[in-house]
Amino acid sequence: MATEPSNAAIAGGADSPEPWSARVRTLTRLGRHREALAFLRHGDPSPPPHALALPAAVISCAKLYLASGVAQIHALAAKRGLLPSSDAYLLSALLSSYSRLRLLPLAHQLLDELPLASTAPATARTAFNSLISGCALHGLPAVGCFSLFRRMRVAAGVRFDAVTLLTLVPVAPLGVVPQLHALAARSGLAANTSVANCFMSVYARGGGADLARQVFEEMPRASRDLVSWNAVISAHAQNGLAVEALELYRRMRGPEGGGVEPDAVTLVGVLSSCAHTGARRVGLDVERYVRERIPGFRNNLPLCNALINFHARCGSLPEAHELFDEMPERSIVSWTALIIGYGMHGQGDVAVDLFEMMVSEATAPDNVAMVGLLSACSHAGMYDEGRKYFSTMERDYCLQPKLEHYTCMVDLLGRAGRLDEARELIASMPMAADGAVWGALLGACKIHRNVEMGEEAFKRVINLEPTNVGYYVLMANIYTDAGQLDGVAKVRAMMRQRGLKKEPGCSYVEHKGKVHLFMADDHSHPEAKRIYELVVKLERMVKEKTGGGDDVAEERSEKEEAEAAAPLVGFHSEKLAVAFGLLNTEAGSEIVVIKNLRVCGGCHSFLKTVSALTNRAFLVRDASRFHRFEDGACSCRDYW
DNA sequence: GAACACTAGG
Repeated sequence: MATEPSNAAIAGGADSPEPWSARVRTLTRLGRHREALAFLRHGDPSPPPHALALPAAVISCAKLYLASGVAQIHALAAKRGLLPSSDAYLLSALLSSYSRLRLLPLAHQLLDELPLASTAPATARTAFNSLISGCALHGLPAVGCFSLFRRMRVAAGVRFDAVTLLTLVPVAPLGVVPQLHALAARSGLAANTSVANCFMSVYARGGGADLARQVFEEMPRASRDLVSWNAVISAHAQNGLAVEALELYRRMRGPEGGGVEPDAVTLVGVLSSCAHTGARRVGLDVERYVRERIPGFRNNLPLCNALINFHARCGSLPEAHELFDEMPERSIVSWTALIIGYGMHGQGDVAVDLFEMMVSEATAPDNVAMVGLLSACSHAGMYDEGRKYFSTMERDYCLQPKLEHYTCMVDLLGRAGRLDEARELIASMPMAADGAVWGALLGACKIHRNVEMGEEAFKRVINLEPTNVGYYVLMANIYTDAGQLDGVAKVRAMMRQRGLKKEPGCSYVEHKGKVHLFMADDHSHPEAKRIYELVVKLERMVKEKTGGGDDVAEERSEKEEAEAAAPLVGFHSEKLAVAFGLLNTEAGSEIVVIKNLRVCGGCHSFLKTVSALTNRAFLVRDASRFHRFEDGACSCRDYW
């Protein structure tokens, strides 16, 4: 009968070189705590004093929540004279075990007995670190950790080390992190790679991507490891700085990375950033890397979810769904990513079906899933379903509607033209509406040309977010559509006065591994001349086909009419990007355009007609959703 | 020692 070597070593035999106390330690390390304790009980009780066995046994007792076992060993060790300070391992095992068992008085008693004058500094340091990390790891109040830290430095005069910081910093209240950082810098420990990495991730969690970045940039290149890159990339990805995250990833892969290979954690951050910016090429490269180089990625939930999210948001819904179907195990995040994806493609019915399927598989929706579902209903004009889910979320799923759900509902009602209902919903909110809620109402007023309510929403929203340019632009457009030029001038003056500039629209197309970026009226592309010629030609063809614009006149605002009358102004970026695509790709292939702002009404009807004229399909991702133009129609059915 | 999904709008 074959015996596994490790078992043989543990079981021990006449020929085993491992003393029994070392075997106890091995069993503890393997998590076989009951066996370890059984071994201790039946082992040779004679001296030497079990230097390895007793600390291991303490840990095994703590893992099994056997407080009496810890106490017994404690007593035994005291009798043998191993405590308080002659066995540093035992001391730290007892301290961390007492904190695990929440027997803090016993831990403090042990620490109080420590004769600091005659204890080696390293032992004292380990003792404090054990108790601090025990308190931190087991969710005991951070205050306790900090008073211990203070006692360690001030009362006991013991120097802290990197381990102290690595346990303390993650549980520190955000406000004191900079102070700890300064302390770390003064003691020279801030240069330690793990310590720097730790500060980066803590800053990131508190929204301080800039601080994490600063730590990273100040690290010498040679001391940056994979974790450093992961921490700084994730810091930006988590805080919505997708462009910066991708730039950091580029640096990591270049000479600056010094050959550090990304792992699953890196790629999760990168994929999330690709999903947000629409960086399809980078994301597809990452996907290939994942499939080739990350063995078992299908069992890595965050990684699979990040891939699903990437495909769903970058125009490959079928790929997203396929990955979802192939997952051995799914989480609420997997469902939510797919629901949001279908919502963005205007397929609210599929999003609702997925949601119901998720619920029927006993996955309870959370706030984020509800946001995804409600916004899917909103984009598909599913007024009744949206209302139903919103009104039952508390009863059916124990979820209290939060600001973001009200935002979705105001958007849903407003988009459907029920502005008064939307306004009433805001008035009925149990909390004060924030900028997003009023902004959604403002957006609805733009769609339905309601100057009066728009003015109210605008007043509210700029009170809450005075520097958010988008709202000024929306209000200006409402006035423009209504022909109230004095209103436009007023808003423009406010913007000027506050130093706000409209963010320019830009679109890009990927072609042969290169990104081709276009701004409105932008002539910097090498093929600009041909592109503009094509746009002008297409505009002429569109005008002919649509009978001089008669049948689209209803959809056009006066501003857009003005643009149509003078086609040489207002070359919106999506027109240029589509023209580039038409010039550079063969018939039959889909042209994918990613845009930072919403498609305007003029470009929307232009692209519909051009899709019919050229017999091509265009997939355009704008600020919040996809439009697929084909055969003269758009997948949004002109509801967006 | 680091990870996935979050509304609206320009």
